Amino acid sequence: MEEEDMPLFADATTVSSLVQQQEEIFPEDYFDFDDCDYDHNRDYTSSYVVSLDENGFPQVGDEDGDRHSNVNTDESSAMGSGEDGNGFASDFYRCGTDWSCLVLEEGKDSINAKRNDNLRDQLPSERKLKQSNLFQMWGFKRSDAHFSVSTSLARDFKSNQNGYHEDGVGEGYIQNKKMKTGNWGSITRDAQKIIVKSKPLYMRKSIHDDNRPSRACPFYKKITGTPFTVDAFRYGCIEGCSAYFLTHFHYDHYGGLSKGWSHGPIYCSPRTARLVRMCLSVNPSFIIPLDLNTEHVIEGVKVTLLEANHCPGAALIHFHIPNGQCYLHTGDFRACKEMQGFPLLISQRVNVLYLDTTYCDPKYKFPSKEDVLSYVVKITKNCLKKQPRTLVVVGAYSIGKECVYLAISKALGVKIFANASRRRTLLSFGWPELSGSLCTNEKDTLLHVLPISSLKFENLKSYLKTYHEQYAAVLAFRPTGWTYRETVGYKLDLIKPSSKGNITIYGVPYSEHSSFTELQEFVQFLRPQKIIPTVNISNAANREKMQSCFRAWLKG
DNA sequence: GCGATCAGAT
DNA sequence: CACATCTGATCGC
Repeated sequence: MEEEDMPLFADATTVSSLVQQQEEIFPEDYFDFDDCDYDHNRDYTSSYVVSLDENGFPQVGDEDGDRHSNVNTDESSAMGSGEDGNGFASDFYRCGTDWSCLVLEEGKDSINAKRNDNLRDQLPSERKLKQSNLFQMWGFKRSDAHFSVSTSLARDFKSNQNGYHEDGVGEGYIQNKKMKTGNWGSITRDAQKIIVKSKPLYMRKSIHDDNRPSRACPFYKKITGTPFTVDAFRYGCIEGCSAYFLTHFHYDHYGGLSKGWSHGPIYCSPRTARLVRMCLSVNPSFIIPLDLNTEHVIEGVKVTLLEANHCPGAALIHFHIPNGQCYLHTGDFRACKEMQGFPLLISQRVNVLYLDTTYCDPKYKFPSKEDVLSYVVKITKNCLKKQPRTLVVVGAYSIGKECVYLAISKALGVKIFANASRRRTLLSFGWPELSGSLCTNEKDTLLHVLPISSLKFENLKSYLKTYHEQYAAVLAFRPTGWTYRETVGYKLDLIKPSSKGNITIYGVPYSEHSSFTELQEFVQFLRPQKIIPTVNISNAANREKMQSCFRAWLKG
């Protein structure tokens, strides 16, 4: 009924003017590997830094990468507002001042240069770097009311005055009751509760920081030179954004999507599209599935989704914009050898790489998925030999880690039990091997999938109790890169499970993000001109560390 | 009562 | 730290 009234696309005037601006402006940001003239001792910030905070640039507390709900505000508060040059915004300015690599130049990139001869000829030979409009370009809003009053901005500003949106549309978290409780696997919970009183509303930070917009879309979620954003649903209507891309169906990426979504079309893989419709009840007319490995032209930009080797439906997004530039957004991914065979990544150089840097630290050199899977199978078999009456539990979030329980299922020839809600999700993948291995009755198999958060001794003890006639012990796996310990390294046999009575829990370094080594290989294969990290960026020291990694990888 | 939207916890 | 949520509180409708 309301479907017809809903605007599918953002205001066309805004979009075209923004695109035009972006064609004229080349922003500064991260280190340009082709122009190694960055001087660490020079103060690049002096001309801008004074106004940064006053202008509502994202502070550490606001601009949180993809997954930092707990934020470190020390940086800004202890060091004073921005004059130290340590805030996100000043770092943004400081880390390399030249985006000129985005202008096509003679001999700079032979592959792209050849392809783009025609386009390049149309470009003016000299481009002025305009900085005055950067605020607008990246979507940073001023906190005073001086900026122009388009409807959406006015609304954002109004609602941000007190940190809450007054129209209540479009910015919701996905936390309705149905999704929340036992959706993907339930476990009997003890009645014990620790009651923590929340601060009264009037004491909350967002209210006191009333002169600062609390949620502007951070620059690294915007694809420069396009009206596109990636995984940016928690910011309401983003000015100048007419296409919202979703890399995969994990909460920290789709957060903000709900059935009231009306800010623009959502582009994603067919699997992700199905989940967005099924689980979030987003109006289907906003959801546009794009087949993988297929070129789609969206607002003049060639867009191709590639397998990301993360969770089912996860995609890398490749953008080829009309001036010949190529950008790759990895979303969350685990880099692997097969990616070096993707024709799109071979045929053209990627100019800007938006990179999942979750484990971009030399300490994360964890084993391959395959090694972890054989290890899990080995442990399971040993355990069952010693105690045949063992219930095997694999922890998982919403989606992802399917291969862990599938490997056990295959090796032992047993079915997989997951509760109805998780089953529905898993069946939606259209993955025959997985679908065929599921069972509906929990008594029919010794292999169960539970929410990873429920893998605690107390929980598992009571879970085992409900099956006491069948089982005498529990063997549980929590498969996450986060369990990785340097002392273990590649030697999985050094893993020490934690045990309590007849409950044994193994933390296994099964990661769906790239290890440090895999990141390095991927970056060295791509040789991008610029890298914009998208994870672990709320801390200046971290950012600096990562950039120096990139520099080292791309030397020579 | 329910959805939206925070803060805080794991 | 935070892999990706999960939980509880409050407010508006």
